[in-house]
Amino acid sequence: MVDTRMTNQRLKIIDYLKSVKTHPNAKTVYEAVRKELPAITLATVYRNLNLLAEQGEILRLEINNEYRYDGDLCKHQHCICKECGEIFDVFHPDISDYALRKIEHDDFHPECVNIIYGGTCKKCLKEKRLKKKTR
Amino acid sequence: MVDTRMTNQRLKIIDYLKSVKTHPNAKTVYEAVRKELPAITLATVYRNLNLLAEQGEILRLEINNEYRYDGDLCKHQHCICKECGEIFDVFHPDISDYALRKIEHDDFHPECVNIIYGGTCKKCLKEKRLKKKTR
DNA sequence: CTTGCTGCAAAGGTTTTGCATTGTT
DNA sequence: AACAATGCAAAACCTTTGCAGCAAG
Repeated sequence: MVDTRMTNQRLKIIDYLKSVKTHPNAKTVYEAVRKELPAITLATVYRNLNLLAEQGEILRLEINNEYRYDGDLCKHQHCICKECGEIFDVFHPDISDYALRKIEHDDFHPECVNIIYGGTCKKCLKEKRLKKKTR
Repeated sequence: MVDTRMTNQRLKIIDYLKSVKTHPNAKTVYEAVRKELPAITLATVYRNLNLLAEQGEILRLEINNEYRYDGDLCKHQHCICKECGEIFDVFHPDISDYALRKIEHDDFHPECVNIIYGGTCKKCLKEKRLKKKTR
């Protein structure tokens, strides 16, 4: 691996991502870290997020046409509500294991699986039912 | 469902997506359809792709920070090479079935699963091996 | 002291939107 | 005749990049 240095900016970005259970985009990470490091820029946040994702220290998801970052490296899956865009974690390591085991062939060498469910969350389901009644 | 009309533009976009086995982005769809409909605009292509994806006539993937479209509705998975960015199809309906069966609970109502593998393709694996030897 | 990292500013690329006009139904 | 859809142009966003100065090792 190439030589990297630990800067205050990088440290705070990691700390933040490991401390939250959400899946923030770069802007949100920026706003959060800026509270402690007012001089940090969005560009620096992006550069660090890319680097950390490449090194496997964090996960980078692609949701709603933007990158979302996840500090949780435990094998898990994501649910995305098609109504409100919210992201939820699901922990079923066996699903990822099953998926990985199934595609062992020589045309492609898989390293990881990203499993993303599309559907409707509890809150939006309730709202949908309400709308039906009032119609 | 809301009232929609079948236009020449929409028809050609659907035809194109159903005829290819690749996963083009909007620009590529635009370039292809433009050969038959020279006056069509990128905006129209985007509007139609969004509408078709919402109606479930096509799939919309998020890969390499852009939307990719897939006219194949058969249950399948995607492999993305981290080296060259190429996308490959894999057909293992049982993986999607397994994944969907596993998360039946009331907090989230899943409609579909997107399973995306990250790894290295055959071609890039060969190139990697060559690089190692010449080092 | 070397060179990786940052801040700043600008650019690049994808996707969306407002509006007058056209074309489906 | 309604109104969904289009073309055109502009805007909105997210993300990357060049460069000079700073700082980690």
